[in-house]
Amino acid sequence: MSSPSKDRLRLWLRLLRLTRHVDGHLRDKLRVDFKTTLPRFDVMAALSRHPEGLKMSQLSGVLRVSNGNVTGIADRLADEGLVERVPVPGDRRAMTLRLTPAGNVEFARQANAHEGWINEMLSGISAADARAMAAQLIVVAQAAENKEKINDPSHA
Amino acid sequence: MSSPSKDRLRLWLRLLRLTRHVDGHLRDKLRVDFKTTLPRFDVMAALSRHPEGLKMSQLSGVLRVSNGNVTGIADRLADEGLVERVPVPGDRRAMTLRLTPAGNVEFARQANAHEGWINEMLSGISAADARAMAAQLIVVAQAAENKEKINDPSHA
DNA sequence: TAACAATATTTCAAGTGTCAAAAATTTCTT
DNA sequence: AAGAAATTTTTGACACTTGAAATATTGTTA
Repeated sequence: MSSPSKDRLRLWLRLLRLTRHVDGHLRDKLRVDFKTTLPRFDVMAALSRHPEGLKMSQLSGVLRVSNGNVTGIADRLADEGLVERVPVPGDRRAMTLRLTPAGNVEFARQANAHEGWINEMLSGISAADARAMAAQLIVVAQAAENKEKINDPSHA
Repeated sequence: MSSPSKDRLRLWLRLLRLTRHVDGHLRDKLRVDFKTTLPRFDVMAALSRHPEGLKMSQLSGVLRVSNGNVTGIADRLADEGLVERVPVPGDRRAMTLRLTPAGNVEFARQANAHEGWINEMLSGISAADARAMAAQLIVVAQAAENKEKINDPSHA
């Protein structure tokens, strides 16, 4: 009793189970070791990759979360002095969000620990397998994302 | 510049990207097509696999979410007549949650659509590859989960 | 230039999620 | 049997998340 559809469903459930497990562990570690959360870490990681800062809309685009979501997280990070809002010269609507020096220091600590946690949890995969699997996932993800554009009437 | 640790980190980021993509698409479809949410679907799916019902604590254990979380979701599903709380004979503290007949009918519709969505999004993977990848993920997940028990003092 | 559309962000309401503490009940111990 | 400890669930406070509505600004166009 098996079909391509069932096989893919089972793969999805496996995938979900693993990512939820790792995700949950990361949340725990971030909370206990750094008194922060995964969404906050994600925001800081995105800003860390863009030292010049990102506009709020760019940030929500990169993280693939809603606009309003980022507002609240940025508020709380700003309260703690880890990020700052900088006005955009030519456009008084927009704000650029970027890490403060303190934010940079703090994120470096967190990112280092983060890589260690992942390495430990995924130690069941060899480096070669990890590379192979990642390569395969790129193909899968592209297929999944293209699937949508085909059904997206905004391109008609 | 590559290391086993970086390879695994990259794999994790790929994994996360794909699951978030699929996850988001499922949420959209559930919302638009069925006016429901993924957590509600998850609860109903768990109950569907246990027709005799599950105690609240068992349910949160299966779903790996907190106790208090399930309370709220169960409340809303019960309001709509999709699940019902049944007292446990020997224990007046506990409640068994189970699908109502209406809930069963509704979940069957949703589960059918759900399998179709997954099949479509993961169509970039052949059935054979899906089976192979799922098998590999089982190993990875077990390694990840065992890793914790080793560090868990509750087994000392 | 006045009206209208588009863009950038915030605010709002509702649902989801966590943890910690409270409430109710059961079980263990003495 | 009384009291303490353990179990089961709910409640409360806070954070995250979304989609939609509200604000403010910029761009377009008649």
